[in-house]
Amino acid sequence: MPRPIGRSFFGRSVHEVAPDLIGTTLLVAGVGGRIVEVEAYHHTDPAAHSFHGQTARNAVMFGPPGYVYVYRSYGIHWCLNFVCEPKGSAAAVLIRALEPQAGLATMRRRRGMSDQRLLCAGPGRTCEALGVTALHNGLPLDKPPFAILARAEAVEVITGPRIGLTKAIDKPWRYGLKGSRFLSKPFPPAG
DNA sequence: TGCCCGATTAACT
DNA sequence: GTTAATCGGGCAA
Repeated sequence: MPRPIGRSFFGRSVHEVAPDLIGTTLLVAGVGGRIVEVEAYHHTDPAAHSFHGQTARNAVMFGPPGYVYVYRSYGIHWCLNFVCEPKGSAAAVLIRALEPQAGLATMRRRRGMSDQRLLCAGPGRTCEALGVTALHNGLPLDKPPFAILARAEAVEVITGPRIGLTKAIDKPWRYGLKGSRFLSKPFPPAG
């Protein structure tokens, strides 16, 4: 059986945690799957919510690592982040896509569609499939309803530019599972 | 106080 | 390729 990941896993550089999360399994109340795509954000990064300082919305990002930061995107969707680095770094990893594995029927019902490839192919889609909302903001990752299980085998991680940004678009801080068909978008060819 | 814009998605043309 | 849906933060006035 895979080993549960503890909160201490997240108390490192966000650029170490992000690739290490690829291939781990994320469950919310038993529903979820293998993480295949994430992005890294840090308070020194102009594209990060924490760049302009602490507010009521992003307060969790300024707290200790290993907690969940949920925010509303474009006034419609929810996006799920894991807080990383020692308290005060205001760094986080955005969960962008999963390979659905557990609770498929529940995810299909929540998403209102059946195509397994599209159930969790994007940050908003992942939150809808897992039932993540603002109610989960600030919860610890190592206690129910959340659970993260270590990889069962080695994976090959690829990097590329982040999606949907207008600032710091040159930073290759998007991480993905090589060859996965569950990515929100393909990674650009190397080179 | 008001205006602009965004770590998105789905349904158009 | 384009656009609507729709909310909170940053910034100007």
